[in-house]
Amino acid sequence: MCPFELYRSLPESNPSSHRFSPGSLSSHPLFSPLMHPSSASQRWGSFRQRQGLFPGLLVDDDVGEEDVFGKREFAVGATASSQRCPGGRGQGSDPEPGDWGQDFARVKRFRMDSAARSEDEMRREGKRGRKSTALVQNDERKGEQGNRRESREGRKRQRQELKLQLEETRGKLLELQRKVWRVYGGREDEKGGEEEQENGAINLDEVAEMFSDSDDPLIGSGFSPPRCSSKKPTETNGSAFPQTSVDLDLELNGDQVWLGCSLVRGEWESAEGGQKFAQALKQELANVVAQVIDRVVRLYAETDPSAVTSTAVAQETSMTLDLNPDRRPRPHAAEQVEALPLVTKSPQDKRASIPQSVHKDLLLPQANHSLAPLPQPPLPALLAPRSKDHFLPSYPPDNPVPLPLLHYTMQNLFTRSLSSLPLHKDCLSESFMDFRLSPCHLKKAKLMFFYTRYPSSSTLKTYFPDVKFNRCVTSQLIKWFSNFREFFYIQMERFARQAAREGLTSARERALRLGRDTELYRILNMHYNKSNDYQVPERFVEVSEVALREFFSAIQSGRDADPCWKKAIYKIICKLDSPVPDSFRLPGCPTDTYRMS
DNA sequence: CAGGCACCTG
DNA sequence: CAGGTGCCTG
Repeated sequence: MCPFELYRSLPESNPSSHRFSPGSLSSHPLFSPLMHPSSASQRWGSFRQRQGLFPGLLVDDDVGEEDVFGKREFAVGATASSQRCPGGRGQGSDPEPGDWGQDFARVKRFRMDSAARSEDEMRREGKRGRKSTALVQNDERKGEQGNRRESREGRKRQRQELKLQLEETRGKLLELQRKVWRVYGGREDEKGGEEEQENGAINLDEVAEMFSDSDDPLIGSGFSPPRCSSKKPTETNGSAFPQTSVDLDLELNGDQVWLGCSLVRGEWESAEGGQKFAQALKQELANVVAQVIDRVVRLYAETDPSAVTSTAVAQETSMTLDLNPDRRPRPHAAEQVEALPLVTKSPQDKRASIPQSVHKDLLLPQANHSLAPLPQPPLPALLAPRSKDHFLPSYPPDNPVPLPLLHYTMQNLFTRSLSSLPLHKDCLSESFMDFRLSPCHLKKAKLMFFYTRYPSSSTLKTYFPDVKFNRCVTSQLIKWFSNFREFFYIQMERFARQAAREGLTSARERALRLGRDTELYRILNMHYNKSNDYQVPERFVEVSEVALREFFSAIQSGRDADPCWKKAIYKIICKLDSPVPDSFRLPGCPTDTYRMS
């Protein structure tokens, strides 16, 4: 079972449903006038031209403002009236037909105010009294050419200001597009452009057309907005943000992005709008991703109705640890020289926000050795291809999406897919995981072997207070000591037979002594005290020598012919266990006071 | 060092 | 029957 399948199957998170499709363009009132293949480009071009934001394109300076901002305003507003937001968010379910017209009205107001300022100047010159703008225009039409020239010059100044504003706004827009580009990781869609269209993604050509109205006099004037690349994504140069073009095949839930961010139409054309744009984009991305994660988590919880096991919380803690960048990485190799103390996690570490049912039966891949070695790429690597393909984007470092949560979820999904294997649930618990990844406990167990060869389970529990014991952990620890004994007895038998081969009594006696300068001692020390940072207790040397001599005696007397000849020796050795120092009762690796001093 | 198995013991 | 142990194997 591929956990990622969920991202395809979830009805509400269906990536295609988040794409802009021609049929759903009306859901995206801000983008839609920019992207509608049949009308948006023309209307956008008309809009740009008529609203006066690009005054340099007004071929005829004498075009009446009433004509530009009055009569046509309604027409444009009526056009925009088809761009409704079905979700009923933000501006309401049925936005005013004149929403787009507000932008015209704003600009118109600005220009009217400017005209009024010109009027004030004229009034100061005593040329006329208090008059409305309409009267000013009316007077202009009456042929007062001097005033008209001033008015024209005033409008020129306004146009210059607007030009500057436009330049500034364009720069900010470009910056915003860069941000969008980065948010989407400079996505090079794995799918071809054709499939993009099939899925309802924005046709880049349409976007290009939108900005590149062939009959748009802006083109070539140096005032055209950033042009969208008409190239297919595969033709773009990797993730590099194009200098003046941008792919807008965003897979956003447009309703929420554009209607839930209190961004008024047309407002993005201002600097403040740009800031809002960026903020809204971040916020909505976070929300949408969080929703998808919640759905996936919920779906998993529903599909697995069994009760939450007691190990769930423990696993949760384990996962959280893995994902917390503030914590030291967990070594994978037991050969790590310096063991890391692994202390039982406090309840505060646990993330209560995650449904517990998700965490049961989870299995870290490395915990099951019967599995074929599964690659465990970094989680971003796991996410990246998916995010390119579907809904989840690649997250920049400053993305507000809580990455640990996401990683956590993905890790859960990933590991859960392995949990169908018949393993005891104890062995899936966090304590078992922690115990097996902890070289510290192994080291401690080996050092304990210097004192006790046959520790009881209760003894182990006493000396591993930082281990959450269950059946699996206990048997694991017991198994360790079984392996320690095995190695110990093998060496004893080996050196006993070697001594038995000695012809000379003196040499034999020498071989049966286990001084700290002997080969046998070196081997034992190397095995149980590899880092040699612990003083081998004298008692262990004595016990080892007893075992060596017992083996030698049995071999020498021929008792080794008995298949069970070792059992007698085991019986002797098991009685030679000595108390483990109290320092072993502390969590972590014991410190050697002898060597410390 | 771990897994699996058989065997023993309480 | 569960737990512990040893042996074999990888």
